[in-house]
Amino acid sequence: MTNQQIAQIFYNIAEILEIQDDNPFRIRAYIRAGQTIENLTQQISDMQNLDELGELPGIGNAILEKIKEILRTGKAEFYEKLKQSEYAPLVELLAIPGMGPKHARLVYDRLRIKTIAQLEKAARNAKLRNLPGLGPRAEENILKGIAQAIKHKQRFPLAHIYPLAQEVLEQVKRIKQVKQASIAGSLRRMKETVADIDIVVSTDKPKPVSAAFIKIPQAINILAEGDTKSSIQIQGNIQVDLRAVKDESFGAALHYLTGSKAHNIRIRSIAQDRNLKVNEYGVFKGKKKVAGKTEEEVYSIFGLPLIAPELREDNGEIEAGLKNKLPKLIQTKDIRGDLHVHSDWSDGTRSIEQMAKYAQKIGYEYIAICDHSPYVGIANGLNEKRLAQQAKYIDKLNRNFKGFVILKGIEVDIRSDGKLDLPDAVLEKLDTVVASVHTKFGQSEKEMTKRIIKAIENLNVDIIAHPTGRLIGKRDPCLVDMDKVMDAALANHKALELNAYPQRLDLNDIHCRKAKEKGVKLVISTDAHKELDLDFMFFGVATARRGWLQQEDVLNTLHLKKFVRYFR
DNA sequence: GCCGTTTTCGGCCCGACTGTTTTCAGTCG
Repeated sequence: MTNQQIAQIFYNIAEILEIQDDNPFRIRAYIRAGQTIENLTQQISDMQNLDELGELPGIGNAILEKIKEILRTGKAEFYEKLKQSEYAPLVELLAIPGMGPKHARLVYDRLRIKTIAQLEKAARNAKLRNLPGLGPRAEENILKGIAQAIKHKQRFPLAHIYPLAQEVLEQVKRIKQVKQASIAGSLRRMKETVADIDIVVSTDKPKPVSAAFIKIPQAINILAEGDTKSSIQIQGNIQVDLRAVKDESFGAALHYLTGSKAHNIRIRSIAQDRNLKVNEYGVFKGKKKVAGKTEEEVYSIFGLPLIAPELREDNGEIEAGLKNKLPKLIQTKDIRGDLHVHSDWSDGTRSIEQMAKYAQKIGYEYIAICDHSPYVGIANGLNEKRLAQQAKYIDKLNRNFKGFVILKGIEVDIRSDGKLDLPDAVLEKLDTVVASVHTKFGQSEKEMTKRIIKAIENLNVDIIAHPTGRLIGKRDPCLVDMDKVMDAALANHKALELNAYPQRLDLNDIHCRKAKEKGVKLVISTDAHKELDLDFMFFGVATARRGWLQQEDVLNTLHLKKFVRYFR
Protein backbone atom coordinates (compact mmCIF):
# COMPACT_ATOMS: atom_id res chain seq x y z
CA MET A 1 0.00 0.00 0.00
CA THR A 2 1.58 3.28 -1.12
CA ASN A 3 1.27 6.62 0.64
CA GLN A 4 -0.75 7.84 -2.31
CA GLN A 5 -3.24 5.01 -1.87
CA ILE A 6 -3.55 5.58 1.86
CA ALA A 7 -4.06 9.30 1.29
CA GLN A 8 -6.74 8.50 -1.27
CA ILE A 9 -8.71 6.53 1.30
CA PHE A 10 -8.78 9.59 3.55
CA TYR A 11 -9.82 11.83 0.66
CA ASN A 12 -12.62 9.40 -0.14
CA ILE A 13 -13.72 9.38 3.48
CA ALA A 14 -13.83 13.18 3.40
CA GLU A 15 -16.03 13.18 0.32
CA ILE A 16 -18.57 10.79 1.75
CA LEU A 17 -18.64 12.69 5.05
CA GLU A 18 -19.21 15.86 3.10
CA ILE A 19 -22.26 14.43 1.41
CA GLN A 20 -23.49 13.21 4.76
CA ASP A 21 -23.30 16.81 5.94
CA ASP A 22 -20.85 15.88 8.67
CA ASN A 23 -18.84 18.34 10.75
CA PRO A 24 -16.85 20.40 8.23
CA PHE A 25 -13.80 20.49 10.49
CA ARG A 26 -13.79 16.76 10.75
CA ILE A 27 -13.91 16.62 6.96
CA ARG A 28 -11.02 19.02 6.73
CA ALA A 29 -9.06 16.94 9.20
CA TYR A 30 -9.26 13.95 6.86
CA ILE A 31 -8.19 16.03 3.88
CA ARG A 32 -5.34 17.48 5.86
CA ALA A 33 -4.19 14.04 6.94
CA GLY A 34 -4.32 12.91 3.31
CA GLN A 35 -2.14 15.80 2.24
CA THR A 36 0.37 15.16 4.98
CA ILE A 37 0.62 11.51 3.98
CA GLU A 38 0.90 12.31 0.28
CA ASN A 39 3.80 14.65 0.90
CA LEU A 40 5.84 12.29 3.05
CA THR A 41 9.24 11.46 1.65
CA GLN A 42 9.21 8.01 3.23
CA GLN A 43 6.82 5.21 2.39
CA ILE A 44 4.68 4.51 5.45
CA SER A 45 4.69 0.81 4.61
CA ASP A 46 8.47 0.80 5.15
CA MET A 47 8.38 2.52 8.51
CA GLN A 48 9.55 0.56 11.53
CA ASN A 49 7.74 2.62 14.12
CA LEU A 50 4.38 3.84 12.91
CA ASP A 51 3.78 5.81 16.10
CA GLU A 52 6.18 8.42 14.76
CA LEU A 53 3.43 9.36 12.34
CA GLY A 54 1.48 10.72 15.27
CA GLU A 55 4.02 13.53 15.53
CA LEU A 56 3.07 14.81 12.09
CA PRO A 57 0.71 17.75 11.76
CA GLY A 58 -2.88 16.71 11.31
CA ILE A 59 -2.35 13.11 12.33
CA GLY A 60 -3.83 12.34 15.71
CA ASN A 61 -4.88 9.16 17.41
CA ALA A 62 -7.92 8.31 15.34
CA ILE A 63 -6.15 8.73 12.01
CA LEU A 64 -3.02 6.97 13.22
CA GLU A 65 -5.12 3.98 14.23
CA LYS A 66 -6.74 3.95 10.80
CA ILE A 67 -3.35 4.04 9.08
CA LYS A 68 -2.22 1.09 11.15
CA GLU A 69 -5.39 -0.76 10.33
CA ILE A 70 -4.96 -0.05 6.60
CA LEU A 71 -1.42 -1.38 6.65
CA ARG A 72 -2.42 -4.44 8.64
CA THR A 73 -5.57 -5.41 6.79
CA GLY A 74 -5.47 -3.45 3.53
CA LYS A 75 -8.56 -1.48 4.44
CA ALA A 76 -10.19 0.69 7.06
CA GLU A 77 -13.39 -0.59 8.59
CA PHE A 78 -14.67 2.96 9.04
CA TYR A 79 -14.29 3.65 5.31
CA GLU A 80 -15.81 0.32 4.33
CA LYS A 81 -18.88 1.15 6.43
CA LEU A 82 -19.11 4.63 4.96
CA LYS A 83 -19.07 3.16 1.47
CA GLN A 84 -22.16 1.14 2.38
CA SER A 85 -24.06 4.25 3.36
CA GLU A 86 -27.01 5.32 1.31
CA TYR A 87 -25.32 8.53 0.24
CA ALA A 88 -21.90 7.17 -0.72
CA PRO A 89 -22.66 6.75 -4.43
CA LEU A 90 -23.38 10.49 -4.66
CA VAL A 91 -19.68 11.34 -4.60
CA GLU A 92 -19.84 10.79 -8.35
CA LEU A 93 -21.87 13.99 -8.62
CA LEU A 94 -19.21 16.06 -6.87
CA ALA A 95 -17.00 15.76 -9.96
CA ILE A 96 -19.34 18.18 -11.72
CA PRO A 97 -18.18 21.78 -11.35
CA GLY A 98 -20.84 23.77 -9.55
CA MET A 99 -22.29 20.68 -7.93
CA GLY A 100 -21.50 20.51 -4.25
CA PRO A 101 -22.56 18.25 -1.40
CA LYS A 102 -25.74 20.16 -0.59
CA HIS A 103 -27.14 19.97 -4.07
CA ALA A 104 -26.06 16.35 -4.44
CA ARG A 105 -28.07 15.55 -1.33
CA LEU A 106 -30.98 17.62 -2.56
CA VAL A 107 -31.35 15.88 -5.92
CA TYR A 108 -31.05 12.53 -4.24
CA ASP A 109 -33.49 13.22 -1.41
CA ARG A 110 -36.10 14.66 -3.73
CA LEU A 111 -35.57 12.81 -7.00
CA ARG A 112 -33.50 9.73 -6.08
CA ILE A 113 -30.77 10.86 -8.47
CA LYS A 114 -27.39 9.31 -7.76
CA THR A 115 -25.51 9.14 -11.05
CA ILE A 116 -24.31 11.76 -13.49
CA ALA A 117 -26.41 10.13 -16.20
CA GLN A 118 -29.58 10.42 -14.10
CA LEU A 119 -28.76 14.01 -13.26
CA GLU A 120 -28.22 14.90 -16.90
CA LYS A 121 -31.56 13.36 -17.85
CA ALA A 122 -33.37 15.24 -15.10
CA ALA A 123 -31.77 18.52 -16.13
CA ARG A 124 -32.75 17.98 -19.77
CA ASN A 125 -36.32 17.23 -18.76
CA ALA A 126 -36.52 20.37 -16.60
CA LYS A 127 -37.04 18.33 -13.43
CA LEU A 128 -34.55 20.25 -11.33
CA ARG A 129 -35.95 23.77 -11.58
CA ASN A 130 -38.67 23.20 -9.03
CA LEU A 131 -36.31 22.10 -6.29
CA PRO A 132 -35.74 24.70 -3.55
CA GLY A 133 -32.77 26.87 -4.36
CA LEU A 134 -32.48 25.67 -7.94
CA GLY A 135 -33.93 27.17 -11.08
CA PRO A 136 -33.63 27.08 -14.87
CA ARG A 137 -30.15 28.57 -14.78
CA ALA A 138 -29.03 25.87 -12.39
CA GLU A 139 -30.20 23.23 -14.86
CA GLU A 140 -28.27 24.93 -17.61
CA ASN A 141 -25.12 25.15 -15.50
CA ILE A 142 -25.36 21.54 -14.42
CA LEU A 143 -25.53 20.44 -18.05
CA LYS A 144 -22.52 22.61 -18.87
CA GLY A 145 -20.72 21.27 -15.84
CA ILE A 146 -21.39 17.68 -16.87
CA ALA A 147 -20.00 18.36 -20.34
CA GLN A 148 -16.95 19.90 -18.75
CA ALA A 149 -16.46 17.12 -16.24
CA ILE A 150 -16.40 14.59 -19.04
CA LYS A 151 -14.08 16.59 -21.28
CA HIS A 152 -11.73 17.99 -18.72
CA LYS A 153 -11.19 15.36 -16.17
CA GLN A 154 -7.44 15.53 -16.21
CA ARG A 155 -5.09 18.16 -15.02
CA PHE A 156 -2.70 19.55 -17.60
CA PRO A 157 1.07 19.08 -17.60
CA LEU A 158 2.81 22.17 -16.28
CA ALA A 159 4.86 22.67 -19.43
CA HIS A 160 1.71 22.63 -21.55
CA ILE A 161 -0.05 25.35 -19.57
CA TYR A 162 2.92 27.54 -18.74
CA PRO A 163 3.43 29.14 -22.19
CA LEU A 164 -0.32 29.66 -22.64
CA ALA A 165 -0.44 31.40 -19.28
CA GLN A 166 2.42 33.68 -20.26
CA GLU A 167 0.51 34.71 -23.39
CA VAL A 168 -2.61 35.50 -21.39
CA LEU A 169 -0.54 37.38 -18.83
CA GLU A 170 0.96 39.51 -21.61
CA GLN A 171 -2.54 40.38 -22.81
CA VAL A 172 -3.64 41.25 -19.30
CA LYS A 173 -0.62 43.49 -18.80
CA ARG A 174 -1.68 45.42 -21.90
CA ILE A 175 -5.01 46.38 -20.33
CA LYS A 176 -4.67 50.10 -19.72
CA GLN A 177 -5.80 50.25 -16.10
CA VAL A 178 -3.59 47.34 -14.97
CA LYS A 179 -0.63 48.33 -12.81
CA GLN A 180 0.90 45.03 -11.74
CA ALA A 181 0.07 41.54 -12.92
CA SER A 182 1.30 38.09 -11.98
CA ILE A 183 0.54 34.43 -12.40
CA ALA A 184 -0.62 32.85 -9.13
CA GLY A 185 -2.05 29.49 -8.08
CA SER A 186 -0.56 26.05 -8.53
CA LEU A 187 1.04 27.27 -11.75
CA ARG A 188 3.13 29.74 -9.79
CA ARG A 189 3.99 26.98 -7.34
CA MET A 190 5.06 24.97 -10.40
CA LYS A 191 3.10 21.86 -9.57
CA GLU A 192 3.71 19.11 -12.11
CA THR A 193 0.15 19.36 -13.30
CA VAL A 194 -2.23 22.29 -13.07
CA ALA A 195 -5.98 22.50 -13.47
CA ASP A 196 -6.34 26.17 -14.36
CA ILE A 197 -4.55 29.49 -14.66
CA ASP A 198 -4.82 32.13 -11.92
CA ILE A 199 -3.84 35.72 -12.55
CA VAL A 200 -3.83 38.56 -10.06
CA VAL A 201 -3.63 42.21 -11.04
CA SER A 202 -3.56 45.53 -9.25
CA THR A 203 -5.61 48.45 -10.47
CA ASP A 204 -7.61 51.44 -9.27
CA LYS A 205 -10.40 50.60 -11.67
CA PRO A 206 -11.34 46.92 -11.41
CA LYS A 207 -14.50 47.19 -13.50
CA PRO A 208 -12.91 48.14 -16.83
CA VAL A 209 -10.12 45.63 -16.20
CA SER A 210 -12.63 42.86 -15.75
CA ALA A 211 -14.51 44.01 -18.84
CA ALA A 212 -11.33 44.04 -20.92
CA PHE A 213 -10.18 40.70 -19.54
CA ILE A 214 -13.24 38.78 -20.68
CA LYS A 215 -12.68 40.18 -24.17
CA ILE A 216 -9.04 39.23 -24.65
CA PRO A 217 -8.47 37.38 -27.93
CA GLN A 218 -7.78 34.06 -26.18
CA ALA A 219 -11.18 34.03 -24.48
CA ILE A 220 -13.57 31.54 -26.05
CA ASN A 221 -16.05 31.47 -23.20
CA ILE A 222 -16.99 33.65 -20.24
CA LEU A 223 -17.65 31.73 -17.06
CA ALA A 224 -18.06 34.50 -14.50
CA GLU A 225 -17.84 38.26 -14.39
CA GLY A 226 -17.70 40.34 -11.26
CA ASP A 227 -16.17 43.60 -10.10
CA THR A 228 -13.05 41.99 -8.75
CA LYS A 229 -13.23 38.40 -9.96
CA SER A 230 -13.77 37.03 -13.45
CA SER A 231 -13.22 33.74 -15.23
CA ILE A 232 -12.87 32.81 -18.88
CA GLN A 233 -12.04 29.70 -20.83
CA ILE A 234 -9.29 29.63 -23.41
CA GLN A 235 -8.39 26.99 -26.02
CA GLY A 236 -8.41 23.45 -24.72
CA ASN A 237 -11.12 24.40 -22.19
CA ILE A 238 -8.55 25.76 -19.81
CA GLN A 239 -10.04 28.08 -17.24
CA VAL A 240 -8.36 31.39 -16.46
CA ASP A 241 -9.36 33.23 -13.28
CA LEU A 242 -8.54 36.89 -12.83
CA ARG A 243 -8.57 38.69 -9.51
CA ALA A 244 -8.22 42.47 -9.31
CA VAL A 245 -7.22 44.42 -6.19
CA LYS A 246 -5.73 47.80 -5.38
CA ASP A 247 -1.98 48.26 -5.57
CA GLU A 248 -1.73 48.45 -1.78
CA SER A 249 -3.18 44.92 -1.57
CA PHE A 250 -1.28 43.32 -4.44
CA GLY A 251 1.14 41.38 -2.24
CA ALA A 252 -1.63 40.05 -0.02
CA ALA A 253 -3.74 39.04 -3.01
CA LEU A 254 -0.80 37.40 -4.73
CA HIS A 255 -0.01 35.48 -1.58
CA TYR A 256 -3.60 34.45 -1.05
CA LEU A 257 -4.10 33.34 -4.66
CA THR A 258 -0.80 31.51 -4.88
CA GLY A 259 -1.72 29.21 -2.02
CA SER A 260 -1.48 26.45 -1.43
CA LYS A 261 -4.64 26.24 0.53
CA ALA A 262 -2.83 24.39 3.29
CA HIS A 263 -0.10 27.04 3.41
CA ASN A 264 -2.69 29.82 3.62
CA ILE A 265 -4.57 28.11 6.40
CA ARG A 266 -1.36 27.81 8.40
CA ILE A 267 -0.49 31.46 7.87
CA ARG A 268 -3.97 32.55 8.82
CA SER A 269 -4.05 30.51 11.98
CA ILE A 270 -0.66 31.91 12.98
CA ALA A 271 -2.23 35.31 12.38
CA GLN A 272 -5.14 34.45 14.63
CA ASP A 273 -2.78 33.51 17.43
CA ARG A 274 -1.35 37.01 17.21
CA ASN A 275 -4.70 38.71 17.00
CA LEU A 276 -4.18 39.51 13.35
CA LYS A 277 -6.40 38.77 10.38
CA VAL A 278 -5.16 37.87 6.91
CA ASN A 279 -7.24 38.13 3.79
CA GLU A 280 -6.54 38.97 0.15
CA TYR A 281 -6.47 42.67 0.96
CA GLY A 282 -3.83 42.61 3.61
CA VAL A 283 -2.89 41.75 7.15
CA PHE A 284 -5.10 43.56 9.65
CA LYS A 285 -4.81 44.43 13.31
CA GLY A 286 -8.38 45.28 14.16
CA LYS A 287 -9.34 47.57 11.33
CA LYS A 288 -5.84 48.80 10.75
CA LYS A 289 -3.95 47.38 7.81
CA VAL A 290 -0.41 46.49 8.78
CA ALA A 291 0.84 44.81 5.56
CA GLY A 292 -0.23 43.88 2.06
CA LYS A 293 1.60 45.84 -0.60
CA THR A 294 4.15 43.10 -1.25
CA GLU A 295 4.47 39.44 -0.33
CA GLU A 296 7.67 40.22 1.57
CA GLU A 297 5.69 42.61 3.74
CA VAL A 298 3.03 39.98 4.47
CA TYR A 299 5.57 37.35 5.47
CA SER A 300 7.68 39.74 7.51
CA ILE A 301 4.75 40.50 9.81
CA PHE A 302 4.99 36.89 10.94
CA GLY A 303 8.76 36.96 11.28
CA LEU A 304 9.16 35.03 8.04
CA PRO A 305 11.39 35.68 5.06
CA LEU A 306 9.81 35.55 1.62
CA ILE A 307 9.00 31.88 1.03
CA ALA A 308 9.46 30.73 -2.57
CA PRO A 309 6.11 29.80 -4.14
CA GLU A 310 7.41 26.31 -4.95
CA LEU A 311 7.72 25.58 -1.22
CA ARG A 312 4.29 26.76 -0.14
CA GLU A 313 2.65 23.43 0.63
CA ASP A 314 2.69 23.53 4.44
CA ASN A 315 5.37 20.95 4.27
CA GLY A 316 7.77 22.38 6.81
CA GLU A 317 8.49 25.63 4.96
CA ILE A 318 6.88 27.75 7.66
CA GLU A 319 8.85 26.10 10.46
CA ALA A 320 12.04 26.38 8.40
CA GLY A 321 11.28 30.03 7.68
CA LEU A 322 10.75 30.85 11.34
CA LYS A 323 14.18 29.37 12.10
CA ASN A 324 15.65 31.12 9.07
CA LYS A 325 16.57 27.74 7.63
CA LEU A 326 14.89 27.87 4.25
CA PRO A 327 16.99 26.39 1.44
CA LYS A 328 18.64 28.62 -1.11
CA LEU A 329 16.88 27.00 -4.04
CA ILE A 330 18.57 26.02 -7.26
CA GLN A 331 17.88 28.24 -10.27
CA THR A 332 17.91 27.53 -13.99
CA LYS A 333 20.93 29.77 -14.43
CA ASP A 334 22.92 27.47 -12.12
CA ILE A 335 22.73 24.69 -14.71
CA ARG A 336 25.89 24.33 -16.79
CA GLY A 337 25.10 21.35 -18.95
CA ASP A 338 22.52 18.82 -20.06
CA LEU A 339 23.38 15.17 -19.62
CA HIS A 340 20.66 13.42 -21.53
CA VAL A 341 20.47 14.64 -25.09
CA HIS A 342 19.44 12.62 -28.14
CA SER A 343 20.41 13.23 -31.76
CA ASP A 344 19.44 12.00 -35.19
CA TRP A 345 21.79 9.08 -34.66
CA SER A 346 18.92 7.44 -32.79
CA ASP A 347 15.41 8.84 -32.36
CA GLY A 348 16.27 12.53 -32.08
CA THR A 349 15.37 14.77 -34.97
CA ARG A 350 18.42 17.07 -35.01
CA SER A 351 22.10 16.64 -35.67
CA ILE A 352 24.56 16.55 -32.80
CA GLU A 353 25.94 19.86 -34.05
CA GLN A 354 22.54 21.54 -33.96
CA MET A 355 21.92 20.36 -30.42
CA ALA A 356 25.36 21.47 -29.29
CA LYS A 357 25.08 24.90 -30.86
CA TYR A 358 21.76 25.53 -29.21
CA ALA A 359 23.10 24.33 -25.85
CA GLN A 360 26.02 26.70 -26.13
CA LYS A 361 23.67 29.50 -27.08
CA ILE A 362 21.64 29.07 -23.89
CA GLY A 363 24.82 29.31 -21.85
CA TYR A 364 25.86 25.72 -21.22
CA GLU A 365 29.43 24.49 -21.00
CA TYR A 366 28.68 20.90 -22.00
CA ILE A 367 26.11 18.40 -23.14
CA ALA A 368 26.25 14.64 -23.16
CA ILE A 369 24.93 13.00 -26.31
CA CYS A 370 23.16 9.93 -24.97
CA ASP A 371 21.44 8.15 -27.80
CA HIS A 372 19.69 4.86 -27.30
CA SER A 373 21.41 1.47 -27.17
CA PRO A 374 20.60 -1.36 -29.63
CA TYR A 375 17.82 -2.96 -27.59
CA VAL A 376 15.55 -0.02 -28.23
CA GLY A 377 15.38 -1.01 -31.88
CA ILE A 378 12.41 1.18 -32.59
CA ALA A 379 14.52 4.20 -31.67
CA ASN A 380 17.34 3.15 -34.01
CA GLY A 381 19.58 2.37 -31.05
CA LEU A 382 23.34 2.45 -31.54
CA ASN A 383 25.42 -0.72 -31.58
CA GLU A 384 29.11 -0.84 -30.76
CA LYS A 385 30.15 -0.02 -34.31
CA ARG A 386 27.91 3.01 -34.77
CA LEU A 387 28.79 4.23 -31.32
CA ALA A 388 32.47 4.22 -32.30
CA GLN A 389 31.64 6.18 -35.44
CA GLN A 390 29.66 8.66 -33.39
CA ALA A 391 32.61 9.08 -31.04
CA LYS A 392 34.90 9.97 -33.92
CA TYR A 393 32.36 12.41 -35.25
CA ILE A 394 32.03 14.07 -31.82
CA ASP A 395 35.81 14.41 -31.58
CA LYS A 396 35.76 16.21 -34.89
CA LEU A 397 32.92 18.52 -33.84
CA ASN A 398 34.59 19.34 -30.53
CA ARG A 399 37.56 20.87 -32.34
CA ASN A 400 35.21 23.58 -33.60
CA PHE A 401 33.77 24.58 -30.23
CA LYS A 402 35.41 26.94 -27.79
CA GLY A 403 34.41 26.91 -24.15
CA PHE A 404 32.00 24.11 -24.83
CA VAL A 405 32.37 20.34 -24.95
CA ILE A 406 30.20 17.58 -26.33
CA LEU A 407 30.54 14.59 -24.03
CA LYS A 408 30.28 11.10 -25.46
CA GLY A 409 27.51 9.19 -23.79
CA ILE A 410 24.82 6.58 -24.15
CA GLU A 411 21.38 5.92 -22.74
CA VAL A 412 21.95 2.25 -22.24
CA ASP A 413 18.98 0.01 -21.67
CA ILE A 414 18.67 -1.90 -18.44
CA ARG A 415 17.37 -5.28 -19.51
CA SER A 416 14.78 -7.08 -17.44
CA ASP A 417 17.46 -9.01 -15.53
CA GLY A 418 19.43 -5.87 -14.72
CA LYS A 419 22.15 -6.52 -17.27
CA LEU A 420 23.07 -3.68 -19.56
CA ASP A 421 22.51 -3.62 -23.26
CA LEU A 422 26.18 -2.99 -24.18
CA PRO A 423 29.35 -4.68 -22.88
CA ASP A 424 31.46 -3.00 -20.21
CA ALA A 425 34.35 -2.69 -22.63
CA VAL A 426 32.21 -0.37 -24.76
CA LEU A 427 30.74 1.59 -21.87
CA GLU A 428 34.04 2.29 -20.17
CA LYS A 429 35.24 4.34 -23.15
CA LEU A 430 32.38 6.81 -22.77
CA ASP A 431 32.26 10.01 -20.75
CA THR A 432 28.70 9.65 -19.51
CA VAL A 433 26.69 6.47 -19.17
CA VAL A 434 23.03 6.95 -18.46
CA ALA A 435 21.13 3.73 -17.78
CA SER A 436 17.38 3.38 -17.96
CA VAL A 437 14.44 1.02 -18.11
CA HIS A 438 12.28 0.97 -21.24
CA THR A 439 10.76 -2.47 -21.11
CA LYS A 440 8.83 -4.72 -18.75
CA PHE A 441 7.54 -1.92 -16.57
CA GLY A 442 5.15 -4.34 -14.93
CA GLN A 443 7.75 -6.25 -12.93
CA SER A 444 7.19 -6.79 -9.23
CA GLU A 445 8.71 -4.24 -6.85
CA LYS A 446 11.30 -6.77 -5.81
CA GLU A 447 12.36 -7.56 -9.36
CA MET A 448 12.39 -3.95 -10.51
CA THR A 449 14.34 -2.79 -7.46
CA LYS A 450 16.90 -5.55 -7.95
CA ARG A 451 17.08 -4.74 -11.67
CA ILE A 452 17.84 -1.06 -11.13
CA ILE A 453 20.27 -1.66 -8.28
CA LYS A 454 22.18 -4.10 -10.44
CA ALA A 455 22.62 -1.33 -12.99
CA ILE A 456 23.70 1.10 -10.28
CA GLU A 457 26.35 -1.36 -9.18
CA ASN A 458 27.85 -1.55 -12.66
CA LEU A 459 31.06 0.47 -12.43
CA ASN A 460 30.50 2.15 -15.79
CA VAL A 461 27.07 3.52 -15.05
CA ASP A 462 27.00 7.17 -13.93
CA ILE A 463 23.32 8.05 -13.84
CA ILE A 464 19.98 6.27 -13.66
CA ALA A 465 17.57 8.05 -15.98
CA HIS A 466 13.86 8.56 -15.31
CA PRO A 467 13.97 6.09 -12.41
CA THR A 468 10.26 5.34 -12.11
CA GLY A 469 9.36 5.41 -15.82
CA ARG A 470 6.09 7.18 -15.21
CA LEU A 471 4.36 9.21 -17.91
CA ILE A 472 2.03 11.75 -16.36
CA GLY A 473 -1.58 10.96 -17.20
CA LYS A 474 -0.51 7.91 -19.18
CA ARG A 475 1.63 5.41 -17.32
CA ASP A 476 1.92 4.95 -13.58
CA PRO A 477 5.38 4.84 -12.02
CA CYS A 478 6.80 1.33 -11.96
CA LEU A 479 6.87 -0.43 -8.61
CA VAL A 480 10.28 0.22 -7.15
CA ASP A 481 11.64 0.60 -3.64
CA MET A 482 13.03 4.10 -3.99
CA ASP A 483 14.68 3.97 -0.55
CA LYS A 484 16.77 1.00 -1.58
CA VAL A 485 17.57 2.51 -4.98
CA MET A 486 18.71 5.72 -3.32
CA ASP A 487 20.76 3.89 -0.74
CA ALA A 488 22.46 1.97 -3.56
CA ALA A 489 23.09 5.18 -5.50
CA LEU A 490 24.64 6.75 -2.42
CA ALA A 491 26.84 3.75 -1.68
CA ASN A 492 28.07 3.57 -5.28
CA HIS A 493 28.44 7.34 -5.80
CA LYS A 494 25.94 7.33 -8.61
CA ALA A 495 23.49 10.04 -9.51
CA LEU A 496 19.78 9.79 -10.15
CA GLU A 497 18.19 11.78 -12.91
CA LEU A 498 15.40 14.25 -12.62
CA ASN A 499 14.14 13.96 -16.17
CA ALA A 500 12.68 17.33 -17.13
CA TYR A 501 10.60 16.10 -20.05
CA PRO A 502 7.09 17.46 -19.41
CA GLN A 503 5.34 14.12 -19.23
CA ARG A 504 8.05 12.60 -17.09
CA LEU A 505 9.30 14.92 -14.33
CA ASP A 506 10.85 11.79 -12.93
CA LEU A 507 12.10 11.79 -10.18
CA ASN A 508 9.28 13.93 -8.86
CA ASP A 509 9.38 16.66 -6.21
CA ILE A 510 8.84 14.30 -3.28
CA HIS A 511 11.60 11.97 -4.45
CA CYS A 512 13.92 14.96 -4.82
CA ARG A 513 13.38 15.93 -1.24
CA LYS A 514 14.00 12.41 -0.07
CA ALA A 515 17.21 12.23 -2.14
CA LYS A 516 18.40 15.45 -0.56
CA GLU A 517 17.68 14.14 2.92
CA LYS A 518 19.71 11.04 2.14
CA GLY A 519 22.53 12.95 0.48
CA VAL A 520 22.01 11.36 -2.94
CA LYS A 521 23.16 13.56 -5.81
CA LEU A 522 20.86 14.30 -8.71
CA VAL A 523 21.29 15.53 -12.24
CA ILE A 524 18.58 17.43 -14.05
CA SER A 525 18.40 16.49 -17.72
CA THR A 526 15.89 17.15 -20.46
CA ASP A 527 15.94 13.98 -22.60
CA ALA A 528 15.84 16.44 -25.51
CA HIS A 529 15.06 15.10 -28.97
CA LYS A 530 15.25 18.52 -30.68
CA GLU A 531 16.86 21.88 -29.83
CA LEU A 532 13.89 23.53 -28.14
CA ASP A 533 13.43 20.51 -25.87
CA LEU A 534 16.57 21.69 -24.09
CA ASP A 535 14.42 24.50 -22.69
CA PHE A 536 12.45 21.95 -20.66
CA MET A 537 15.28 22.37 -18.15
CA PHE A 538 13.24 25.18 -16.64
CA PHE A 539 10.52 22.73 -15.60
CA GLY A 540 13.02 20.23 -14.28
CA VAL A 541 14.56 22.92 -12.14
CA ALA A 542 11.09 23.94 -10.97
CA THR A 543 10.43 20.38 -9.81
CA ALA A 544 13.82 20.34 -8.08
CA ARG A 545 12.89 23.57 -6.31
CA ARG A 546 9.66 21.99 -5.13
CA GLY A 547 11.89 19.26 -3.73
CA TRP A 548 13.90 21.85 -1.76
CA LEU A 549 17.04 21.22 -3.84
CA GLN A 550 19.96 23.61 -3.76
CA GLN A 551 22.70 24.10 -6.30
CA GLU A 552 25.06 21.72 -4.50
CA ASP A 553 22.54 18.88 -4.67
CA VAL A 554 22.63 18.85 -8.46
CA LEU A 555 25.76 17.72 -10.29
CA ASN A 556 25.20 19.45 -13.59
CA THR A 557 25.56 22.77 -11.86
CA LEU A 558 29.28 21.96 -11.71
CA HIS A 559 31.71 23.48 -14.14
CA LEU A 560 32.95 21.00 -16.73
CA LYS A 561 36.25 20.14 -15.04
CA LYS A 562 34.70 19.48 -11.66
CA PHE A 563 31.88 17.58 -13.23
CA VAL A 564 34.21 15.26 -15.16
CA ARG A 565 36.36 14.79 -12.07
CA TYR A 566 33.31 13.82 -10.02
CA PHE A 567 32.46 10.89 -12.25
CA ARG A 568 36.04 9.81 -12.69
C1' DG B 1 -10.87 14.72 13.74
C1' DC B 2 -7.02 17.75 15.53
C1' DC B 3 -5.00 20.68 18.85
C1' DG B 4 -3.19 23.35 23.21
C1' DT B 5 2.89 28.21 27.34
C1' DT B 6 -4.31 31.42 28.13
C1' DT B 7 -7.37 25.89 26.92
C1' DT B 8 -8.25 18.46 27.42
C1' DC B 9 -13.21 21.74 25.65
C1' DG B 10 -14.36 24.48 22.20
C1' DG B 11 -12.43 26.45 18.85
C1' DC B 12 -11.00 25.40 13.85
C1' DC B 13 -9.12 30.83 7.29
C1' DC B 14 -11.67 34.07 4.63
C1' DG B 15 -14.14 36.37 0.95
C1' DA B 16 -16.34 36.71 -4.06
C1' DC B 17 -19.78 35.26 -7.35
C1' DT B 18 -24.12 32.97 -8.80
C1' DG B 19 -28.71 32.05 -8.69
C1' DT B 20 -32.14 32.13 -6.03
C1' DT B 21 -34.64 35.09 -3.23
C1' DT B 22 -35.90 39.68 -1.09
C1' DT B 23 -31.44 38.50 2.76
C1' DC B 24 -28.95 34.24 1.70
C1' DA B 25 -27.21 29.49 0.87
C1' DG B 26 -24.16 27.02 -1.94
C1' DT B 27 -19.95 26.64 -4.32
C1' DC B 28 -15.36 27.76 -5.24
C1' DG B 29 -10.62 28.97 -4.63
